[in-house]
Order: sequence, then structure tokens, then C-alpha cells
Amino acid sequence: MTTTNQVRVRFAPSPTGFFHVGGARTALYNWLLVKRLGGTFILRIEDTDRERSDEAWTRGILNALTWLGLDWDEGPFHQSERRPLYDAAVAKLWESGHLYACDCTREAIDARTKETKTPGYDGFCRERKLTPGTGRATRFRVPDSGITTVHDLVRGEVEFANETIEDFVIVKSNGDPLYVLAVVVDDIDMRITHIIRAEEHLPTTPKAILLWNALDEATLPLFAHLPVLVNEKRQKLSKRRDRVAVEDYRDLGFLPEALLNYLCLLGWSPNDDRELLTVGEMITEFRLEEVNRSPAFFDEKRLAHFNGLYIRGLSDQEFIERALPFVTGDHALWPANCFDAELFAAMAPLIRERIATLGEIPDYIKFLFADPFVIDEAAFEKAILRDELAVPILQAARDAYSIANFEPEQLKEILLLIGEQHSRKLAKTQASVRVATMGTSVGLPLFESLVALGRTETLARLDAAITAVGNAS
RNA sequence: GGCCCCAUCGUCUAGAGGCCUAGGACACCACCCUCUCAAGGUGGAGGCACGGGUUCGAAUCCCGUUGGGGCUACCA
Repeated sequence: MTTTNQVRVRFAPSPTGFFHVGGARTALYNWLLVKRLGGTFILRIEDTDRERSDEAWTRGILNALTWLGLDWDEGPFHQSERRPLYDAAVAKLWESGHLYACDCTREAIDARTKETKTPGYDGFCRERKLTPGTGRATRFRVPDSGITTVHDLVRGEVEFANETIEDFVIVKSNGDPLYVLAVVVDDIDMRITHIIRAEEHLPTTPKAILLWNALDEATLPLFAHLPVLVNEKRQKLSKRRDRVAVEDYRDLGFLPEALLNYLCLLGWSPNDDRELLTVGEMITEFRLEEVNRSPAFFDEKRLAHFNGLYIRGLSDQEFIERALPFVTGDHALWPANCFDAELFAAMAPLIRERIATLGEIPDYIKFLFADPFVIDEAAFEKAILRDELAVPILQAARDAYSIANFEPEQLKEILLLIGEQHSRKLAKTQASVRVATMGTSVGLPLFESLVALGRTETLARLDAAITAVGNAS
């Protein structure tokens, strides 16, 4: 085998919006194949449509791929910079008689198809021998008969009768090449061996094959069309109506490895019941031939579950590092100078067990850092105001805590005893203390939290709660 | 409308003619654990779209129907 037989795949997103999870899965499958077979992963930006493309979106795509760890070997190439290649291919196709110029307007075409009832372009300009030039689009002459077959690694043989394929435009009337042309020219030029992309491209594939063959290339690549990702209404994930941007998930506190794991299982599964796969396992076990053919719903709940598992699998140190952006940056619910890294580190293991996304962290520790300290009204009402034993308990705790060893076990024992004096289980006794000191009825373990808070602040909050009850009555 | 794709619990899936009384996971419910909430553990409910074939035997193969989706641009 020569080097030209090396596996070469490309991921070719168009920079017309946020990079979404469907694209991420396509990129992942491409990447997995390359990693196992030792091939080359090429990144190509499909920006032939100058109107809709934006460099900012390209940066977003690059950032997201990098964050996910899907590194590429060549590129990013921009189709907008490869115009000479497309022009040369068009010249070649003119010479071989595959093309003709067309000056039909959309309206004229629609008017004619309305009468004949056969949709698509009717070949009106085929024999008019118009000279190419501005104002005239260039069309590819599709054979009137015969069948074009797509050999698809995922779907098998898919046949298209040539008579159902219209003479499609490959160069706009303003001279710009169209995607269908650029993609084929680039794939030939880049010696792509596997075209792995979403199913929505399947209908245009016979056109690509026709073009490919017309350009005299005997090296047709292998195709694999992946099922689309859908929303709860079973429609293709859309940048407009669904939350699908990879960077949204990053900002919400999803881990890239969790997202990758989840995405990998959307349309493929290993040969046993495992669901947690390392990237290494994905690489060695993933097979294009095993990819499902039906659309998959992108389920955030399930993603969150995976993310929780990954978070719990982090070491203390890793967890703290990953959490940093969420407790110090824009996500924090407190000014930077109120944050105490050591206190956070002490609480980190307790937080890690309770969250599914890193974005949930601030809520758990705002009682430590937020200024001023705020108590949830409903919780205060229920656990303190409407509990006639709340004040005695708070008072007793305050007195005992002022002289106690300020350690979790001690604090717990004390509260347990106080509760027993009122014939109360610890579960109920701790409720009023929790609300008074942490501001909510649910959260991190109470006694560790009090220690983090410190004796002085704990006593102050207990006093404040007792006073607040007096003021309320 | 035309062309194409798809069809196992609500969701993601296992299932390559007998291993299926259809397995796992998320979500849901119950219980256990427990200072709250989680996490964890145990158990439960829940599915082969329908109709014809083929076969001794079909979730698995074939045909049809129905349903869903994609494409149908001088977008990608």
C-alpha cells in the first residue's frame, strides 16, 4: 500500500452559526476513525456562501473542537480561498461538455414546472448553447437515464434514478462556485477516502458522485451518512429553536469527556453493556459499520447523568481545577474578593457528590461567600417562624456552640442532644439551624458547613435568626 | 407533491431466525441508607407500529400499510 491509500477524512462545517452538538458528533466519528486507522483528519471551513459566512463562527467552531480535544492534522482550509481550484474544475467540465449556461429565473422555472408538474429544473437551456458569463448560471448536465448508486457504510446501497435528478447549478450567475461543486473539488484535491457526514447530505450525494466521475477521478471515496440528531419533537436539531451550541454546554458546566462519551453513544454502542467509555476505548472499539440508521434524540437529562458520573470520578484536585471558572468568574454569585480558595477546597468533595454540572456549584456555597448573606423566605417561614421550638433550639445551639470544640462531630452531637431534650429527631432539629446559617433547607451537610463558616459567623447568624423571629412576631 | 432515509420501553440502545418470559442505561415510582439534599443500593412499572408472507420457528428475512424524518435554493 502506498501513502495515497492512507485514510484521509475531513470535517467540513459551514460557519453560519453556533457549532452544535450534531456537528460535534460528526467530527467525533471522523476523528475516531482516523485515530484507530492512523489517518489524517482535515478541517475544512465551507464558506462558499459569502453572504452567510462569518469569521466569528469559524473561531467558535475551532474553539469548540479544541475544547473537546478533537484535534486536526491539516487545515483549517477555507473554501473561500480556494477559488482557483474550482475555476479550473469548471473549465475542465466545460471542455468535456458536461456543462451549459442557463439564464432562467426562478420565477420562469417555477412557472414551467407548474404546467408540467415535474418538479425541479426542466433542462430548458440545455440545447440553447448560451455562452457563459455574468447573469448566467452554470448547470451540470445530468444523464437522462441510468442509476447512480451511493455505497454507504451505514445505509448500504442507496439508488437514485438519474431522471429524478435535475440539472443542478454548480456556479452562480455572479460567478461564485456552489457548495456541491466546491465540496467535490476539495475532496478530490485533498484525496479524501471517507466522507462521513450527516444524513441530510444523502440526497445531494448522487450529484457529488456524478460530478466526481465527470472530473475523471477513479478514486471515489467511501460514504457514510450518519443519522441526524433530533429534538423532543423528532425534528432535526436546529440552531434556531433548540439549545444545541457546544459552548452552551461548556458554560453550563459539562465536561468535554462526558459530552464526548454521550455523543459517541448517540447512534453507536460497544459490543457489551458498558456505557462509560474512555476516549481510548472509543477509538479502538468504534466501527462505522455499527452505526445506527435511525435518528436519535439529544437528551439533556441523560447527558447530565453522564456528566455527574464523570464529575464524581474526578480527583479532589482535578475537581477543584475544573470548578475554578465557575466559582471565580462570571458564574460566581459573589464578588471575587469574597471568595476563599481554601474554604472551597475543603467543601469540594462534598459538593462533587451532589452535582451533575459544574454550573450548580455556586448555589451550594453561596452561603459562604455571598455578601450579604440571604435567607430564603419560604424556608425561614417554614423551618423557623412556624416552628414553635425553633427559637429554643436556635438559642440552645447558640449557647453550646459558643464554647464547643468547633468540629463536625461535636456540633452534631450537641444538636442531637438538644433535639432529644425536645423529643426530636436530628433530621428535624437541624432544619432550623440549617436555614438560619445556610439560608436554605437543602444543601451541603450542615456540620461541615458550620465549621467552614467559622464559630464567629455561625453564632452571629444564629443570633440574627433569633432576633428576626422576635421582630416578626 | 416528488426523491430518499428510518421504525425495539417516554428516551438512548442490546438484539445478525431458536440463547427473548425481549437485556442494559436515563427519566419515573417504591423501599433501604441517611443531619437536609444528593450520591449509592434494592425492587417496580414500561417496548418489538400494523397487516401479509417466507420458515418447523421471526423483534430479527421479504412485501405492503401506517407513522416519523431529511432533501427538494444561483444555502451548506
